[in-house]
Amino acid sequence: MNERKTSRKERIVNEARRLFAEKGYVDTSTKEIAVNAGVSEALIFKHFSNKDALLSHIIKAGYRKVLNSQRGMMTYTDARSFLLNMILLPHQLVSADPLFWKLQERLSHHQFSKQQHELFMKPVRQVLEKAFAELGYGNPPLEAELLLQVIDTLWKKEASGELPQSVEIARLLHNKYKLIGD
Amino acid sequence: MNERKTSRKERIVNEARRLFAEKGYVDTSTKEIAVNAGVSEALIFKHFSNKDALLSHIIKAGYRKVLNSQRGMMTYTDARSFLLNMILLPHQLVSADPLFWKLQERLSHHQFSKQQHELFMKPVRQVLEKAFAELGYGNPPLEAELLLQVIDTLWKKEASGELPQSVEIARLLHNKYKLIGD
Amino acid sequence: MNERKTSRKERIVNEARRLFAEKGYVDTSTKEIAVNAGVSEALIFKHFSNKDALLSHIIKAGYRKVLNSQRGMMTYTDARSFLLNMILLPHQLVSADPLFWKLQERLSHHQFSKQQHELFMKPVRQVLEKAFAELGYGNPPLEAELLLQVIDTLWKKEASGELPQSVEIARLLHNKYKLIGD
Amino acid sequence: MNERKTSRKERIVNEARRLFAEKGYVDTSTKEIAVNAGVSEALIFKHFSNKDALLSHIIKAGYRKVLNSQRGMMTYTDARSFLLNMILLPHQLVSADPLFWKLQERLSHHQFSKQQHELFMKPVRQVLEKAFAELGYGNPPLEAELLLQVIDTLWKKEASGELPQSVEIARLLHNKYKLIGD
DNA sequence: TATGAATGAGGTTTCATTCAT
DNA sequence: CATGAATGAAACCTCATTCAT
Repeated sequence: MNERKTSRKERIVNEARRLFAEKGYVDTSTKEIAVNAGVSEALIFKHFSNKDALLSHIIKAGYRKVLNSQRGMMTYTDARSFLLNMILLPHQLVSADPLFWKLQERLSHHQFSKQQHELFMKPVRQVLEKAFAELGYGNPPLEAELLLQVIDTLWKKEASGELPQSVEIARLLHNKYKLIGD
Repeated sequence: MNERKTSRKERIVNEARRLFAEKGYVDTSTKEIAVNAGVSEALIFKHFSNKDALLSHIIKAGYRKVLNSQRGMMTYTDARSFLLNMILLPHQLVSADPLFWKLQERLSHHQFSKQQHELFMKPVRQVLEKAFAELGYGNPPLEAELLLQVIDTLWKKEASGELPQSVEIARLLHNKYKLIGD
Repeated sequence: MNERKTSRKERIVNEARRLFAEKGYVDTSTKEIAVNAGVSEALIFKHFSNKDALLSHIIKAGYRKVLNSQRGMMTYTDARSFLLNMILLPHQLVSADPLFWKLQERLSHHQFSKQQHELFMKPVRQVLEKAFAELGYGNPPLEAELLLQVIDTLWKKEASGELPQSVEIARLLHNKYKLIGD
Repeated sequence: MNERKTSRKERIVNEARRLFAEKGYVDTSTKEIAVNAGVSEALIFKHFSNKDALLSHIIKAGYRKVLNSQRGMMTYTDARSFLLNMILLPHQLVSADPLFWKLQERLSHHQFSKQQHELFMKPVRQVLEKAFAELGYGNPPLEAELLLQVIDTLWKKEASGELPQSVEIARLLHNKYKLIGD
């Protein structure tokens, strides 16, 4: 069984992920990744044609994993519970893979990262609008936009460790949206 | 009168501001700044000991200007109008100096920038808590935190040009906080 | 019968020949050869100790083939017909194996290539001198040298595709040497 | 008087010229040039945007110098003396700047080098054709082509030091073309 | 025979910064 | 105040070659 051994490629990816997340993409040299992964610098370029390709791989892999694990959350059963899910989403995501979301937060200006995130988020907006409409809100698109902004802030702050009260905030939010009997 | 002539130092600062904001700090070389400012690269280092010192100067100057122009907004008259002011703050700030806030948005991981921003924002949190308390909200600190997060998102998105509906969002927000009509 | 199947080694040699000829030795990487030959890069080094050894093999094989097929041309019957043969030689050679001579042309500074070519050409010079002597030319060694230079140019230019008039040139040459009609 | 001091830029160019000519462009590293010129590697890139730009500069400068010094030779007075001049040209050129022509000889596959050489040689062909026509040769264009080939060989061989008899060859040639009373 | 995984050495280029003038 | 000339350090990347399987 080769379960225990992390392949060199995996080690490269893991260290790159960590370093990119902690120090940023530009401030992490390929040399540094290599040393931390305990491999030669050249090996990085055998596995990934570019430093950029390595980053892209990490991003893609991250969203793939997220999509697999979040299928339940993203499905619509009824308006209230969908809103609730969306409010809980940031905490869920970041808990499941803190490093990845820390990385995402740092990549706010990276073309490919933004694009992948939008792809991931696009379906949410539409369903949010529908949910707000069903619940009789006056301006569903604008309500959706606002909530999306809030969600966006929440995962970013939580990922960067600057929001310890994230759970309380979520509770406050679903009070505001009257998502529970109260 | 030296009103007409921008000094070389000013030109350096202006171009650096612009380039840092548009392409990012690391992706802007001192050479590039010099060329755009029409001065020699060496002159940058006569005026600022470091590339980093140049950035710090820009940040400091930016907040100094902001503080001067926003004194009115930040003062507390009554709870409702303070909340209103805070909701309008992002749009106000970004309108007054779009480039600076775009720069700030890019610098979310720069030590000094964060620190200056916190300094600028610290008083707001306290007054917000007081306001929410006066208005009888259940958990004033948490309400303050949430609103601060929203404000934070708003100026960032607006500064990066990704939130055309900022005014509508603000209106929606002050409806939610019943700042009008009630 | 193993006629139909080109062995992996042959494929390596063939692709190397082609690539070296078309892009030059230094500008062709072993990786490139391997990919084009559809084999692993490592296999190249199982068959040839060096990239340089691979080149040497190609050169040696090339001259071996040339020697076999040109035996007729190089034999001396009489002075006139030998001169004629030499004048026709460049076109003959290049027609028989264009790629190889293109490669040779590119290798004008490669030690081993030069040496092999000289080995191949050395006998010619002596016979040429003899022929010019027989024909009563004033300075046979110099005449031989001049004709060798011309021959050298002709195959190089023809191999690199820069001399479409090669046949006419040959005709002109044997007129000059009065190899016909006179 | 700053006549005695070769500027660092000149030293870079000179060493590059020498090394490119002696070992070839690809086989000369910028580090090597820097060390030989006694400057930092970075300085090369302050003066020339590329390694390739450095080469181009050398080529351009070389032809500029050649053109200036060869104006006399290239002018047409009468057919015979023009032919004579052309036959002497290789020796003339190489004597005046051996290193440059050695370099040119090595660059036979370099795009820009070839182009510059063609530019330099283009006028010659036309005049050669005219000269051969005047002298009553049967096929002037072909005669011109042949002589150009010979000229091409001569400077290449002479530049690479492989043709000690160049002067004798030239004499032989102008006998053949009956450029002298005999 | 054949390969995938791995690497050391080296290549070109960029950058912030210094210094003599 | 202002610059042109210069550099050390480091960045990303390529290449021929080795080795265990």
